[in-house]
Amino acid sequence: MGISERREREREEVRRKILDAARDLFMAEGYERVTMRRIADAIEYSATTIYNHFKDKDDLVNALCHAEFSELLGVLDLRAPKGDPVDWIRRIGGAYAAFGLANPNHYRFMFMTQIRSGHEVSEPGRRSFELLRTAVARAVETGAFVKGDVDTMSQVLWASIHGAVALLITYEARQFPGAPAAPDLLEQVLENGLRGFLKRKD
Amino acid sequence: MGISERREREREEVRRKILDAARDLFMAEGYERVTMRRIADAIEYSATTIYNHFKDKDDLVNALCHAEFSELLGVLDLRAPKGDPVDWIRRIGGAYAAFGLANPNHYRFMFMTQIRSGHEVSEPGRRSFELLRTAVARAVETGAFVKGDVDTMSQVLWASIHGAVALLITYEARQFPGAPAAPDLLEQVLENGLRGFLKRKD
DNA sequence: TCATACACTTAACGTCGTTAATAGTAGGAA
DNA sequence: TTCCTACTATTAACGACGTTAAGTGTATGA
Repeated sequence: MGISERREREREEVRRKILDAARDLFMAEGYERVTMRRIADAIEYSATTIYNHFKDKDDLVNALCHAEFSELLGVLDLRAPKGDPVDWIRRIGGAYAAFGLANPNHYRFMFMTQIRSGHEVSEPGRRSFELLRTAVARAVETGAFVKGDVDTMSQVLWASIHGAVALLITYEARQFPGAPAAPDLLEQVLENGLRGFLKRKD
Repeated sequence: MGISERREREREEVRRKILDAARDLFMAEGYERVTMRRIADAIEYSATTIYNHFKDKDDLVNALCHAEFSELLGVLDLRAPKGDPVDWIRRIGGAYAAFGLANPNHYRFMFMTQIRSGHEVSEPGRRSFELLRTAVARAVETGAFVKGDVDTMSQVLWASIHGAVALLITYEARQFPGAPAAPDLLEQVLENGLRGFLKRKD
């Protein structure tokens, strides 16, 4: 009864082709420029075939971003907890921001686009936040951070980093209002956010 | 020779109608849902008439946002410099964030959408950053803030506030990854950003 | 009285996401 | 072998979009 397995494999193969073609277009040109017809052209299928594998365009792009962001999560989970929890937060924030800068279209779709009603917030998004939350909790436990609501503190740090990433992928350095973006803006934002929570050493 | 003046007035009148109708749709339903045809229907003109007054859809929405954000700037400029510069920053940040929450579609278009190449960054955007920059410079001068690059410090504060606003208008409170958004997230982000720059009082 | 300038309209083009109807094909049952 | 069933993929089309081309009508100034 290997037939249904082969069928499944063939189906997966087409799905993979669609995702690969879509990802190429998406990374190079962004959400609006990825069209069902262009994807279809690239893989030499008709556009309607895509609907055999994905509910609609959003579903396809969602699958795309989910897969990519999950890879980041894998990386994050590996270099885990031991040592200074504040350094751990630095690594999480740095990796998160690096993902955003390297994949601006993914980042934009996942974190800067309103969730269509009915859709849940993405699982990887939730998991990455929980990772940060764990690190912040550790920093509070060890006394590196002042006492405070861990959820709120995590959100504050996340919002700060998110703001820097969002600005950097929205404006080119020279387009920044007022002055070109500081080359180390990300690091500065992260450090300033941490500094606000660090317990004074004296 | 009042004729050309009257003509000009009539022209302005139509332009104003277009902007009003577009703003209603834009505020209620966002960029993509504002269509040239719906605007035209609302004011009982044909869609092509809009092109007599605006180069294209982007030009129209730009004019829209520019006008609205300029009002915020007016408010900001009034309650100006005297007193604690850190409090001044608080007021600027608070007003900026309030504008974003009250006008999420404006905010999204102005600060979360890539600038079409050729377009400049908006004048009001630049002016509001420079206002913040002035306040930060004052805080450094008076010794409330630690010494540092004023441009970078301003960008750090801007990025932090922007991140909070962006998250709040992208996710509903209950959609926040991990935990519902803290009700005072904006204030917490701003205060934490300031705390990172405050000179220790001892 | 006529030509010009201008606001405005209708019709159309090319694009998009998406759906309906249909064809083709491979597998299992008789 | 012959027929039915499932399923994949295709063609054609729908309605909507931003935008442009071509043409109409009207008030102005000569």
